[in-house]
Amino acid sequence: MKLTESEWTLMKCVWESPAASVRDVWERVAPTTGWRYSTVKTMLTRLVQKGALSMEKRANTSLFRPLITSRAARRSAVRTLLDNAFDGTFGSLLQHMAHEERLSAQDRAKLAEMLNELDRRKKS
Amino acid sequence: MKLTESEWTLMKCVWESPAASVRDVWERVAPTTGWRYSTVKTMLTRLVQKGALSMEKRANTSLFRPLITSRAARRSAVRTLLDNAFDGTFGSLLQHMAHEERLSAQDRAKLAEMLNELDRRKKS
DNA sequence: CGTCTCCTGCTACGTCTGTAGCAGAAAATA
DNA sequence: TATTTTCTGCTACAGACGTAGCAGGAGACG
Repeated sequence: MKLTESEWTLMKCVWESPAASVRDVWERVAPTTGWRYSTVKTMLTRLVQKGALSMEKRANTSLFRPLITSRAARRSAVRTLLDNAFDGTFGSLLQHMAHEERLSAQDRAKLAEMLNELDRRKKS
Repeated sequence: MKLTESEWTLMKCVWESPAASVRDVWERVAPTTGWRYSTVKTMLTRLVQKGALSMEKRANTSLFRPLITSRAARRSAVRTLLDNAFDGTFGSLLQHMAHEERLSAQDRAKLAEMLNELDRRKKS
């Protein structure tokens, strides 16, 4: 299940409060996104079509519930990143992170250690 | 600089052999993607418009060169993943990886150690 | 019961992406 | 030089995505 940036925003809401109405979600995302009610509505509907959410009518209001877990979605996102931007392996992502300046020297050392271990295992 | 899946495929080619012609790239990606020559051409042109590649005419043939490094592109991709699927921090990505079944027990232990360290630093 | 709200279903439309074809210029080749 | 090959520039078009409006039905409230 691949999600777009906007879809992640909505899914996060629904994961936090399962059985959310359009209004629930809208009230939470509008302040930061500026999206209109109908925009949120459309996107939620598309997420239903996509199989990421279920929609159930309660009286005249639809309630949305997640059909996929955030873990599964995350796993898929990491997988995609690995395939697109790296060589498909965790190792190369770790490699990259080890070179990120944003990490402290200690973090880098830890990552380097992990990488060595992966290397050893791969070679044997 | 955000790249789509197809764009990553092409960029990888150009990074490996800077100053590539459409044909060079096409010959390398066609076997796995099945894309036509003109498809590759169009996408390379779009990457130029996007600022990811430069295009220089040599005789009647255009040569493409990367304007962004693969490291920068990767950094950006990781950043995007972090922002979309996690809470924007490396820590939560590491957290996720620590729970991935695909990692060995040793890997998990290492990651857990890293996470503890990050926690400690954050709290102090 | 009439009116005001709110919700849904449907429609719209510009942009980006994937995927490509075609015509004409330039180069290679016979 | 005549012909074949190869490039480029331009155009196309369907599907996904971002963003939203509108009309009409269902509840809420006076």
